[in-house]
Formats: sequence, C-alpha cells, structure tokens
Amino acid sequence: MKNMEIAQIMEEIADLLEIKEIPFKPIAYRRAAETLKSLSEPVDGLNQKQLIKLPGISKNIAKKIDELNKTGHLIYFEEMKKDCPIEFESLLSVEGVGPKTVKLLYQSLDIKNLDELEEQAKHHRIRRLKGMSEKKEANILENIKYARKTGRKLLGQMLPLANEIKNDLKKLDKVADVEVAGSIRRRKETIGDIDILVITDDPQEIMEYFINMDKVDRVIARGPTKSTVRLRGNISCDLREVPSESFGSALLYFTGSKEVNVELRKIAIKNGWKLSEYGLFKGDEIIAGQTEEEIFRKYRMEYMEPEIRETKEDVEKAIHDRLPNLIGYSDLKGDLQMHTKWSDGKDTIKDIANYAMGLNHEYIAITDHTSGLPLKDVMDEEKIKIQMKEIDKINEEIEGITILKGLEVNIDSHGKLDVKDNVLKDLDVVVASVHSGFRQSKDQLTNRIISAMENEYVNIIAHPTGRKIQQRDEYDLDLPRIFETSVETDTFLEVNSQPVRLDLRDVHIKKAIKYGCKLVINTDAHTKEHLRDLEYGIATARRGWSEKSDIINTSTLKELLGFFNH
DNA sequence: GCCGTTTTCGGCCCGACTGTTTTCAGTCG
Repeated sequence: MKNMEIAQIMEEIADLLEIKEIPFKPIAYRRAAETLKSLSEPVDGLNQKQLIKLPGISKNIAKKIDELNKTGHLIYFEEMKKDCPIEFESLLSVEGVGPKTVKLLYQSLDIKNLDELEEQAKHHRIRRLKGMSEKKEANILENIKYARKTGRKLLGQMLPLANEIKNDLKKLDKVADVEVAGSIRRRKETIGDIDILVITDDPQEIMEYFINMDKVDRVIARGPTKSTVRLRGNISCDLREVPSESFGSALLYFTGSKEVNVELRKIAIKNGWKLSEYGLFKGDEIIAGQTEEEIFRKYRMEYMEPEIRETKEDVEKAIHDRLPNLIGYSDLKGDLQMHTKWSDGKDTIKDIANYAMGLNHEYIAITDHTSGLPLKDVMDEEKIKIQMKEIDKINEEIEGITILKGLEVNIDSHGKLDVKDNVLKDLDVVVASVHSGFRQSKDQLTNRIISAMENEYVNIIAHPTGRKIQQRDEYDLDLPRIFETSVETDTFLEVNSQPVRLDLRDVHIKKAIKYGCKLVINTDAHTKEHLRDLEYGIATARRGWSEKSDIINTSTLKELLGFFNH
C-alpha cells in the first residue's frame, strides 16, 4: 500500500476518534499521517522495528501500519467504519462544518456524504437541528458548491496571485508593511489558501478595501483585525491586521507549519514564556515579537528559513545548530534544460538567449526533444548538426551569455537512447529522460534509468520520477539505487522547475543529498517566459535542504564544463 | 496514542470570528 493511502487511513481514523470525542488520540494519528506523507521511502518496505523509529509512530500505530502492509486491511479501522460509515473528507471540506456538526448531522438525519447533506438542506431539515438556524442551513448549502470543487492549487498559480494582492495593498497610503505568510511563504508545492499580514493604522479602511477587491467572489468573514474572502476560482484568502511590535511573531505564526508552531509554543511554556501571534511574553511583558529573527534569538536557535519549517525535528535541528546553509534565490548562474521552435517550444534560440540574459544567466543549454517522442517537430541527426552550427553563429553574435549545445534524449522502454553516441559526444550537455512506459515494473523502470546514467555522454536525468502534481503519481523507482548510480557515474539529477512537476520533489532531494548526489535546477522552459520558473525549482531545492554546493548550476561556466567531462 | 534536559505518568498551542445557547460552542488557521 502506498504511503499516501496509509496516511489517508490514519487521517480517517483521527476523524472517527474525533467524532467519538476521544481526546488526544486524533492528534497522534494525524501526526503519524503527516510523517507518512513526508517520507521519501515506501513505508511498505519497513518492518515494525523500523517504523517505531519514525517520529509520531510508536508501538500501536506501527502495528497497524504493519497490518496494512501485510494484509492490505486494518481490522481496527474497518470495525470503526462499520459503526460509522461517513465520508469525512468531503463533509469536512464544507466551510463551517467540523467534527461536531458531522456528528450531529449523522446522528439526527443519518447524513453520510455531500449528496445527502445537500438533499436535507434543500428540504430545510438542517435548520431545525439544535444549534442550527435558517442562516446556517443557507451557508451550508452555499458552501457545498465550493466543497465539490475544492482542492489545493499549484504554487506556480498561487504565488503570483498572492504577490499581486500584496503589491496592491502595498500601494495604499495607510499600509506600513504587508507580507504573504502561510504555506506560500514556505513554498509548498501545493497551496490551500492565501494568508496575508498587514501593518496599518487604519485597519477599517484596509479591510474594506480587501473585501471589495475585484477578485473577490464572496466574503466569508469580516472582523476588525481579520477577514476571509473567497476569490474567483474558489481560492480562500485571509487578511490579518497586526500591530507592528507583533509583526514578527504574527509572521512566524501564520507561516507555520502548524507542527512547528505547536513545538515552538511548547518550548515557550517550558521556559516560562508564552508565544502567540502577538509576541513572545514573559508574564505580561513582551520580550520579542517585532521580527522573526528576534524571536529565534530569544530561543537561542538558528534562524529557520520558511522553506524548512515543517516538522518538530526541524525545530530540534535549529536548536542544535544543525540547519543547512540553503542555496539562495540568486545563486544560479544558468539553466540547462529548455526547448525552442526546433521541437515543441514557442520561441527561437535567439529570443530565448536574449531573455535569459535579462535574467543575468551566464549560460543556458538548448535541449530540444529527439525522435523518440511523438511530436510534430523533433531533432534528428541532420537537424542536430544544423542547430549546432546555428548556436555557434548566435554565440558569436551575442555578448554576455553562452549558449550550450544540448538535447533532451528519450530513454525508451528498454533503456536505450534515441540518439547515437557518436552524435552525443559532440554536445555540451546531454539530458536524458523517460516519457513513456510509466507502468513498467519497479525493476524495469529503475534499470532503464540506470542504463541511461551509465552512458558516458549522459550528464543529467531530467524529471527523474515523472510525477505530475495532481495528475499522475511518480513511477515506481528504486530511488536508493538511482542515487548510488548517480554518484558512481557523475550523472546529475534534475530538480525540474515546472510548477506541475517539481521533480525531484523536496523529500527526495533531501535523501539524494544524503547519498552525496549533485543536482541541477532547470526550468524545462517551452517559452522564454518560463525561464522565470527557476524560482520554483530553487524553492523546492531549499525545501529539500540543498546548499549551494549541492547544485551544479551555481557554478561558473568553466567549472560547470569541468563537471561534464567530455 | 505519543512523548520525555522539569515527566515512563501526566501532559498534549493559542486566539479570532460567527451565530446565537445572553456567556459560549464550534470552526478555522
């Protein structure tokens, strides 16, 4: 069973326990679910002894995971479910409906799913329940519509939108400062909602502006310091007004993760302090709060970059000075995968090169697709030679950037490349990747990629796991073997910056670095504007604890070509 | 059910907004 599936079951157990009003156990199951989700290795390969070592998993939960691994079932869960056959995930996704309401709805009207909830609401049977009303019923009916199309959205969509709102707010006279917090600030690959903090001496006016923005579809809540709206496209957005002496603590709190917040607050209690979004307090006295740095200093901790604020273990590492020195957003000197009109890209080599120069790139590699792909335009031997000459010509014309000759060759279902070695040897950069046959066995897929890595001319494996966020899972790979081969053969693994790929993903990057792999962050651009997506790849690398030295395209051109020894 | 430089037993984060139960429970983040 896949990690995600087991995590889902753990979450559902937490929901069931919550309805039964059993205290604290839900927290434990949710924490176990979080651990499973952030695990880079398949949990079905672990025995009980290994499971117990994982954070938030001890004897009881390890036993349950083991049962799922061995039998595909969990009696404990199935018995609970028989008692209470509710579709929690969909019901709880209705704004304003929580565990208590689900329980009420089930016990009084036998409501088990969204359809039944909608049916009963339409027949005005909800309003008669205790604690309900006409207004609440109408709210539920309205919110069901949104719950049906709920879902997290890609960072690549949400970050620009959040920045747009931030910049609009920043322009207002009354706004002293504004910042995007939440999972966007942590640069998670998918985002649930937008959180924005603002310092102002006129919260009334700013809240008024916020709930009346063009983008707003519906106002969910409106208070003196906090408002929630739903933007067009079913995106929830919060605005919080905070006093400037609390800005750091508010930013810390609203950036999360939840687990990091809980941990920091526990430590505060141990020290006789109290931490909230209003500051770090000793009794009634505020001892830190204006900036995040100030708070971390009080804790005698290293500053935690937002991208690595995920777990309790991250906090512990910060306490013991074990955090990495993360690669910075302007550390990359070039981009080694992009496509032009020669294959399925939209722009010419020259246009791309000029655009890249505007981004201060020292070098780029043109890596059009080859004949193994079912595209209208692909690179055959003839075209490769012509393109190489054209690149020579453009390199002579343009000052300030070097265009490297490359290809993205296809790894076929037997691990063979679709371009001959005697052609590859004349290129500066060879990128290889899998584009089909995703359903092969773990061994077959792993061997395909390994045989490509063993080709002496292949430098980079692009989007190594093939996943597309919310579209398709990563294919089944023996990643430890891939990582070992990467080190042995000096083949670099890509962190693909396309918002839908971000592949390798954060947890795999962390693992790869432990194996000693070197990585490369590429855009895989198909238009010149896509060259800006590097930001998402860097964010993902930072979430995977990458330092500058782990990423080869932080090097100068000369150093880089030294890595590609051909 | 998990966890441990205050604990192997006794804890388990903190605050805003809504709607309605005139003092609070439920939900959310």
